Amino acid sequence: MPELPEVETIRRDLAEELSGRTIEAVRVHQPDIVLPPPGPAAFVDRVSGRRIDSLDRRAKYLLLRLLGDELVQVQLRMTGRFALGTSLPDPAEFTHLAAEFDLDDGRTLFYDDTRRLGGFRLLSSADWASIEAKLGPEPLEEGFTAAVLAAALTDRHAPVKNVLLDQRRVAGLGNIYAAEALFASRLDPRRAAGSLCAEEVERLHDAIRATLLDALEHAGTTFSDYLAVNGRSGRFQDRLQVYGREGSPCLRCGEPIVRIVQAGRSTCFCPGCQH
DNA sequence: CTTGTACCCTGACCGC
DNA sequence: TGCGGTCAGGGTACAA
Repeated sequence: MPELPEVETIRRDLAEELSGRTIEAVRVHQPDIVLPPPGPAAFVDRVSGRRIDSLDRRAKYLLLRLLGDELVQVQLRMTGRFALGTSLPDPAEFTHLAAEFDLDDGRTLFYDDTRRLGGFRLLSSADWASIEAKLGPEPLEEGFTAAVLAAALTDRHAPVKNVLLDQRRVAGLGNIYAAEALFASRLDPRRAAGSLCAEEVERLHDAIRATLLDALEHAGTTFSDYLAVNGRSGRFQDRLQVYGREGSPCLRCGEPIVRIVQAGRSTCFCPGCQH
């Protein structure tokens, strides 16, 4: 379940190792993880021999920028994982190998994806620009002010939790950190997004940033599937305040945490102190 | 335009 | 011990 902190952790793990390296060969074992266009065979053909200029992240996408006007967009979705080395470091953790990228330093970048919901896409800069333009602001960048968040929420009748998950409104939040940020700001996830007053938006803004920064410092959350590069676990799961705590007492007021379903996703919150 | 729902996929888990 | 049903959720497609 990689969200912004998990994808950013992976980007940091890989950036120094991959920048400047040439991809000498590509093997795709699970064709459905390559999203067309161009299709798996053409993907292999067009990525082989290319040099990686740099690694970026936008929302939950990892971007391998290639020399020449193209990039590989990676979506990990639920179970995508990377390993880097001359062989798989922990074969027990990589039992659904989906693709391999041989590098010019003798190492291979392994991609494993149990459920194959994730995948790769080769995009031109122009195609990426049109996708990128539809994404909301990056919550950890300077430009993400309380006013920017207010603009994303205003006039929305949908529950604030749903709006936080909408990547067109705010980029990078997923189910775990949306729930955590709402708990930290003491806001009921069922509230209509547009009903938040300025002070509440400010609280939510501060909570989103603080939660994501804290998670990033702890290399993300390993709840069930996520692992950073080479099987490294995150440590933020020990710091979760509400996510996955249904029935347990609220760490702030002692009321039992409840779980509801919003937009087909579970939301954990405390009815005692989130209003 | 907004909002809600189904779907993709596998493995873990639960009740019987 | 096995077996069917449910759930996990990111992103997208599509319907209302």
